[in-house]
Amino acid sequence: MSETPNLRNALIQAGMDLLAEGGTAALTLRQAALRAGVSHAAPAHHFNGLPGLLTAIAARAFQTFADTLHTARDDAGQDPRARLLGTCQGYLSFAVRHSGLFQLMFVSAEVDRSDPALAPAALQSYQILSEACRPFATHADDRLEVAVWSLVHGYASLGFSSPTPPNPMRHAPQFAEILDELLRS
Amino acid sequence: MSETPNLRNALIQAGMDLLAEGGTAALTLRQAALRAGVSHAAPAHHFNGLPGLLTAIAARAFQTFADTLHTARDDAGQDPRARLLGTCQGYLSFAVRHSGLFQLMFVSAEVDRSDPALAPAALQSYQILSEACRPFATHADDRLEVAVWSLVHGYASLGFSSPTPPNPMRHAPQFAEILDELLRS
DNA sequence: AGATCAGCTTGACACTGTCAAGCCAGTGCG
DNA sequence: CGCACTGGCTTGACAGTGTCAAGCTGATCT
Repeated sequence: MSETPNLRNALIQAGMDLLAEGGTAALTLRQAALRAGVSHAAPAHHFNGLPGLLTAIAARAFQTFADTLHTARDDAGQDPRARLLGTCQGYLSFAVRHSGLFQLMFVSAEVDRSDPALAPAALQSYQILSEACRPFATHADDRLEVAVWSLVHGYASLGFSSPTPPNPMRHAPQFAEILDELLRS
Repeated sequence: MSETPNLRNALIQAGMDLLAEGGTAALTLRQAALRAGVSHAAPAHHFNGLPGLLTAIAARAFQTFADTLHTARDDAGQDPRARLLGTCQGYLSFAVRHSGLFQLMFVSAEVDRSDPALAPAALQSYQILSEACRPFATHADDRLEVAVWSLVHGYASLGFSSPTPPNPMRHAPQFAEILDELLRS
């Protein structure tokens, strides 16, 4: 939009802070504008309404998500199984530490999924996980990476929002054994 | 609250209709009251505000969810693997056909997870899935049922909200192969 | 120098959830 | 029988939200 969109970044940061502090309900256009020190209608000049701000925040969140996966994988060493497990634990760590962003990225209906800024970072995250799965693929199709992706995503989703008593996140290190259950092939 | 809480049921039904028609954003206390033919403040006498209505809807949704799993399992025949696959496909079917309820049940932060009406139906759903997993358990702990639960939940969640291009729901019957990948043990 | 225009402000509107007060029928008590 | 009472609902108000229209302002360009 402008050449030095300083306010745009400030609004995104304010929105992320609000989300981290008070959850989805606290993330509002007017509060973000207030934190950025501008009037309540200023965000309209940088985003397409509230969905636009949420989409921009989701896009940035996907970037830090990809970074989290990347470093978690590299910190796990060279063993393929350790790298895959490390990637998954980075996935889980992000979901726990940034649950508001996680929900925004994968669930919120107010995010414009067709925004062209969203796909690249999301695809990058997926590719990191996909590459970590490759050494274990036994079929030509991508069934294993979809399985791992579904497994870790479901485990993350149920971990901090499950209303049922047997919350898998209670005994968290169980995930390594669950992943083993899948990789035994 | 009252002896014949007719309005309470009417409000829950109106809320479910609104959710199915217009998504989470359309589910509002005033609209539900309007559909039920009462004034905008009437719901306050039957629910503890908007979170109360959402919680009541989630509780009812868990019941129909358990019914869906139950019939899907029984329709799948006697073979243990077919029964487990049938249960999972009931899980996926519910998530696709009632995505608004699915999100309310597992994600929404406005639902009061400590409500005593929520746990029974949720536990019932989990037990149906758990029993279908039992013939395949190879360890004393519950790692397999947590694995299956995470797998199907993640697959369902990513299937209709995934912003990444390789949407697993695009080639939907793949789930049977993914489940096989897990059960090979 | 004067016109242009992006970026922001101000003000208004409809809509939301929530609270306080009042109405009103049915119930139980004196 | 009469009367106070109470649960269920209405009415009205309030703060907060997103969004739009109009206007201001300062920098840039011709």
